[in-house]
Amino acid sequence: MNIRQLLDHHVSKALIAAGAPDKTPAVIKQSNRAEFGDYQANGVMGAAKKLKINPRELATKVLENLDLSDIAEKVEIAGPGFLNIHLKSAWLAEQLELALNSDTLNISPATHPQTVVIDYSAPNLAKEMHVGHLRSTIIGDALVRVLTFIGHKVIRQNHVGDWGTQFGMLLAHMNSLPSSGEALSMQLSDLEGFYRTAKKRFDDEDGFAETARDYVVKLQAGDAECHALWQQFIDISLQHCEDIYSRLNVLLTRDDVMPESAYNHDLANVIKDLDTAGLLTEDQGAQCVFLDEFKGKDDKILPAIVQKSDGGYLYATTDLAALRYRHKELHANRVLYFVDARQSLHLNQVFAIAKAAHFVPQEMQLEHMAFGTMMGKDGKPFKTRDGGTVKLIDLLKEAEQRAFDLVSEKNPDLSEDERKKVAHTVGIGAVKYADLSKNRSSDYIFNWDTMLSFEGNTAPYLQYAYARIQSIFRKAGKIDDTATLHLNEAAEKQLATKLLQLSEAIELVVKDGTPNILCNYLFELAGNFMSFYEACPILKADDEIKNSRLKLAKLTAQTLDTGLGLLGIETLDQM
RNA sequence: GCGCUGGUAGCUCAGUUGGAUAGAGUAUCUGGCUACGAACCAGAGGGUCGGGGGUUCGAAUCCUCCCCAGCGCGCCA
Repeated sequence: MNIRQLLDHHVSKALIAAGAPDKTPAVIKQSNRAEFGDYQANGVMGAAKKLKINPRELATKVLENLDLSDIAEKVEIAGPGFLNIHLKSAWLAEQLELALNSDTLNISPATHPQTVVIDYSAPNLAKEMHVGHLRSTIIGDALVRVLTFIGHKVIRQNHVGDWGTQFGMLLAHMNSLPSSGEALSMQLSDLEGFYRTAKKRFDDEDGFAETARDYVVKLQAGDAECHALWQQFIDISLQHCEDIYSRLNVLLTRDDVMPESAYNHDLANVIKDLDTAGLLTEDQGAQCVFLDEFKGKDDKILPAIVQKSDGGYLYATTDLAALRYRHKELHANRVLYFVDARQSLHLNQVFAIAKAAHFVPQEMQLEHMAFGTMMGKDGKPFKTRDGGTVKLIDLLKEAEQRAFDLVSEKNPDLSEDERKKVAHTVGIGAVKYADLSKNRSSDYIFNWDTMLSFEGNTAPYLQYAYARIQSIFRKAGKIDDTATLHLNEAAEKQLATKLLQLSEAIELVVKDGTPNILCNYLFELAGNFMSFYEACPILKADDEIKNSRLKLAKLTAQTLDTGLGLLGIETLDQM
């Protein structure tokens, strides 16, 4: 059940019955002030303008054709032609009962289930994951959960970077070390340091660069020994990623890994097929695709290079092969790319080429869910003091440590094991929420303290609301599920209405790939609960009211747990 | 030069096909724990929505010009 959609349906029908043309939008919104009701319909004014009639007269006609008597206690015309809809408490209570008795909180599944491929995380295996990988990993994972929840078939794709010239350097360094097996594994436990050392040798050491290039050639030629070395490196590096995913409570596993190298065999075909489609142009020795839509104002067309003059392929080629695979093998209707905004031109070129070459059908939805670059406090691209990046693992450890210190202070009675568990859940939740709650497609500023804050609009605030409810239940004993819901107090009605709006938040997240909408919803829900908690005593109320309020609390807990779950954030009974 | 993204309170950010008095968090100030958990609640102050012009009953939102910032624009990914 989705209140906005329900009202939209009724008001649209009434608009048409009142003389508005077909498909006139009702423009239903949640009212931002209590005096304007719970919802408002703003479509009358737009329709009146088109019909060139007085909006208030049209509003009157719409009201004559609008029967919301089951849902609303009153519908008023206000201002230049707003329709203010005040929902009926009894109807809200009925809907709450339906949600309480449903495994999915009575949220309607998608009317047209799709197969959706989600391309996210995609670290470069040559190095360790750093804080810049957080957005793609966390936001992509939230979309996986939300789309799955409403009934889409979701296929995760971790397009990791496991190929390219830098691996020659790493393998050359790796093979020159005396150790192997477990000892080597130890060396690679600091992948970042390993990379830096190899890079330094590549830059400084005589002959090393040549050795590195030899390794690239051998690797690409399929040399068995070299391939085994490479495989060993990749396995260790992937294990690093999996440790992070597990700690972050991210769904990605090794089964979701579809590395760049998996498309190697198809790259020559991509070029051949582009040629057959008549899209290939040789320019300065390189194979390019020129599409009119990527023309600058000076009429110079921007090329997309798909094969270098030396015959080598580029990431555009790989992305085209991947896109074709996602259509032919995975049968995707929609593909979401959670990728840095800097790759916007590149991805749009790839999408356009794939469609022009008929690698994928025209109606396939290809969407770049872009996000900005991480900046330091000075507004410049983020770097540590020594010019490196902050390792993701270090951020997570710091988050858990700070959470541990806090829980030890707030709740010293918990055992150390319990405090560690709480610290993990709260610390990771805070980090994830800090990133999920921002919609910015622009750059964002990395800040330890805001990232690790436990107050205000943060995951711990939501987890705290949940833990408070669990505490009430521990004291309340058994709940009478047959009790009637009463929504007498303003705080009760406000909480009730908010509880029924999760579906509207999900609707927007699914459409735009913006989990911050869900964060915002959950923050408002928790806030409404906190106000209700202060204004309406639960355990001290008379039985009838007590049971009613316990049911409200129960549904709040379920909604918080479900909503946070969709963000990949866990709840706790105590914290 | 061209293009993409952004500019909203001291700071970090919301703002749903244009709607009513632009909202949160944080910081500052005031009040609230012998209380169902104070990681909280109630309240106060804080705004030329980068600037000009335009479209209309109505613009942070749409159009246009300008300023500022980040990024991208042929053989890295």
